[in-house]
Amino acid sequence: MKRQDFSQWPCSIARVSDLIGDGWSPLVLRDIAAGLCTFNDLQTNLNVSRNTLTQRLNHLVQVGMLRRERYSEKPERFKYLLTEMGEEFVPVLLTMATWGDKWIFKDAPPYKVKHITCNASVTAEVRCAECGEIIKFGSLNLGRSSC
Amino acid sequence: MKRQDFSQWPCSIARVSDLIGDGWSPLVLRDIAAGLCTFNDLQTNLNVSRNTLTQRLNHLVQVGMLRRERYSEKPERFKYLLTEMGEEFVPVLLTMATWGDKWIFKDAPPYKVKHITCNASVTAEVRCAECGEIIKFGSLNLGRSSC
DNA sequence: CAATAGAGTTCAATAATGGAACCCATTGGT
DNA sequence: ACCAATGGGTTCCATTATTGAACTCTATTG
Repeated sequence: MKRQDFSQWPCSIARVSDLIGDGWSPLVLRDIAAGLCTFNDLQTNLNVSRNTLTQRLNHLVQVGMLRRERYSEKPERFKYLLTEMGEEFVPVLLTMATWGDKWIFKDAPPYKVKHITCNASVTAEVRCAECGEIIKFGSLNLGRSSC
Repeated sequence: MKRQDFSQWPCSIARVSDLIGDGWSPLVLRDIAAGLCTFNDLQTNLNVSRNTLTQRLNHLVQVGMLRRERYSEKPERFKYLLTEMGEEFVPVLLTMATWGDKWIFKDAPPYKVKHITCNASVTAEVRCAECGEIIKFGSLNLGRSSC
């Protein structure tokens, strides 16, 4: 009667769900990407129970998205940073944010991320690496279709 | 002591977390996108408890990502379909899948989605809508940085 | 020498999940 | 006519997970 384990499913979406398929993980990653990095900063910013935060951080470290680094020896102090795996997940978060801006906030999207390269607020587009087209649901073949 | 409610947070990632921030919702959406649409098909394919599936489906319908359509009158039968909001979330799922293919499956990525337009297996790229560049963590300004 | 800060633990009380069994209206088979 | 099967859920109970508050421990500061 344990919580279902997706970590062995032969599907990347299931495996990703296994890593960040809970309410807090995406927010923890967002905060760390934004530069919050200590346990207490994360805890107060997210207002998550310290208990749960501990578990999420440990899990994300364990799966390789974060690393825990000691930044002070004498009073032992740590910070959490994104690994390369974690950094590459940030664009995925941005596609979520862009989708949310459109479908949840509609006319009043909240704070924005800046693209340093072009100095614009980021709107993320999902394109096919092969042909460069914007990916739309209608142009995909996702497998069996029974209806 | 209720589970935290992200639905009013001023952040799209939090709001999205509120909609699909659990283990099952992304998989339900994936299956429906792939053409599975009845309660029983979803239940047996995902091996989720019917209980939980009912809640997920109701929630996704309620927030507008799915709609429940009657396809038979006499024996009342229903199917679940993506709304436009739901369809536009599919590319977000694909960015997750592409990331998962790279970082979780590494050398042996699982089944693939076809891009009808170019006939390739989809590899999703996240680009800035403004300048067209591929978005990389290093070229983003995500807000306060304290470390 | 007491107060604070960082980084967690521990504990008890609520929620959420998982499994299995049950319901109800039709159909299909014998 | 009777019985099982199908689709689409409910209900109930046993486990897990999450929450909030309080508590540790070490080290630094006033």
